[in-house]
Amino acid sequence: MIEITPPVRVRFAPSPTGFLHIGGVRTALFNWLFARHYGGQFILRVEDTDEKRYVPGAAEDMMYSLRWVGIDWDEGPDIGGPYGPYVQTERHALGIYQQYIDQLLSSGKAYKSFVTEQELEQMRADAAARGIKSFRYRGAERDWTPEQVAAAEASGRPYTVRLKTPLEGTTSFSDLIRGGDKITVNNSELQDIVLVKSSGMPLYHLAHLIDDHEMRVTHVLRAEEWVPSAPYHLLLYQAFGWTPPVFAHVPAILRQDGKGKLSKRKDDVATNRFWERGYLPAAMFNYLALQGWSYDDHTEIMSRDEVVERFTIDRVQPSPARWNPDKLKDMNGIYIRKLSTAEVAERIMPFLSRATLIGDPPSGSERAYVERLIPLVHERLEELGDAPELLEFFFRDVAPAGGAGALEYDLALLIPKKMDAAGTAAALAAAHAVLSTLEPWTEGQLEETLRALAEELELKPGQLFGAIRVAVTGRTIAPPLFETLAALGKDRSLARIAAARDALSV
RNA sequence: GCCCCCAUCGUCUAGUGGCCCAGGACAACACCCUUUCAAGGUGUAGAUCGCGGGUUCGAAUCCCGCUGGGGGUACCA
Repeated sequence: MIEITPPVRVRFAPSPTGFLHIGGVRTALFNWLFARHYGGQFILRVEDTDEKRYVPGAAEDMMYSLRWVGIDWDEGPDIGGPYGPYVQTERHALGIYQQYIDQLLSSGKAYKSFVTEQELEQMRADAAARGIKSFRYRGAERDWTPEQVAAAEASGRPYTVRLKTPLEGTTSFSDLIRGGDKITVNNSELQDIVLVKSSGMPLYHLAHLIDDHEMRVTHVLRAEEWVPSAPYHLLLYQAFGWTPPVFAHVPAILRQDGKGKLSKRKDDVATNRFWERGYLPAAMFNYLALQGWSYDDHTEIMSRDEVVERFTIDRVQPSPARWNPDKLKDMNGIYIRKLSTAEVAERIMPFLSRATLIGDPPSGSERAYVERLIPLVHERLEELGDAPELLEFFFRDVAPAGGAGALEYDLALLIPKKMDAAGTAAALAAAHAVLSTLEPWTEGQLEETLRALAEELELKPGQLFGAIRVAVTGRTIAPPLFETLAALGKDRSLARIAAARDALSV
């Protein structure tokens, strides 16, 4: 059992380079869960030190995604907090990082490096040409005298600030998730990483660490791809004389085919794609919580509060999970089925509006009609976005191919197994006749009448009902027939049956 | 190449030395229910716990090696 001692302050610090994919949401979620379970604070910070990859609006988009799954923050760019600002470029503009850079430089823990990117590139190429396996840059400037540095600076040459990493010895750190032994690397494997670009902008390694320190972050839960750079961070904490936070590297979420981690380009995993398709936040929350964490050997469906109560870091496992959209979809279906009719109607309306099946906003009668239709499709929905397709025939005309309907269907679909066109036409004619005098037009009456008719015609119920289903919906797979007829109304039902009968009779 | 991390059914996982010839869920398949499709119910199949060595009376569980997968190796994060 891992003891977590308060205070607990964690953060999620995305880089605004595009949309947030579900892997990022999962990392954020574990941080949030950790903070909520152990009674700490969850901080959101924007790490936008990479000017080249910066995408305007991405930070806002990410915040929207986070809130959508139900992750809120105690301190952040939009709400502020005691250690703001929470955007790195703003902090840089305020000069927050400079004093720390000076401190590193004057204590000899870092040095100014005057090699250019081009020179570096050349050195790498040369090294590769000579068959050198790994190129680790440690500049000659690390041993320069103050005079040499001053001279280079006086000539106006741009420089970066690099960490002066030890040549010998080892650096190690422990990890809450990768328990057991510490992770240790030989310092000889390290290189003098760049801390500050020639533009004066600090890089992630430096900026995040200063921010974490100033923001009193106690536990760093981040994706496992950061494990290799953790030694640099340890060295930096040592250089500053600060106590490092506790680390916990959460497992990655791999692509569905297992070939590599999720990629924004290759995989359809942008968080917004999920609300666009009609996923419920609760389902996404529940699914993501189970990617790398579990409660026991059988509990899967859990509310937000239950997960918060049960989430402990020792049940987070170190091995990577694989993106499994089928499982998410199944869970989404479970959560949709838990919703009331009114709730489903409310959530489905925007999809129907977008498909121009109803107005935007819907009229009062449209709203009422949609609510009337929900029970027919409620348990058949796995994605709310499927609703327009499932309900389309209630809003558009349906007719056999060649007819006048907006939704046309193949005549052959009309003919049930072991029947022919003439027989089907006769059955539909009989159905039309008996239904045209039916009062009241209710589900119960419809069922009673049509069952009696099937018996009278010596047809199996499925044969008769199948033909009527296609006539009325234009498809073989549809909601239950009697409910459909009742919801569609007498006039429209009869007109469609007549059209089918006539088409088959020609 | 080098460094680091990881390793239980196709997938997500339970399992921390005997309760496991390995449990649950998704997916698959079959049957039941049934007017189609779902939902629901029942069941089947699917993992010699990656491989090989140890330690132990006893190992999926501990140790070592190998293999495989992933990640890192930027003036990206």
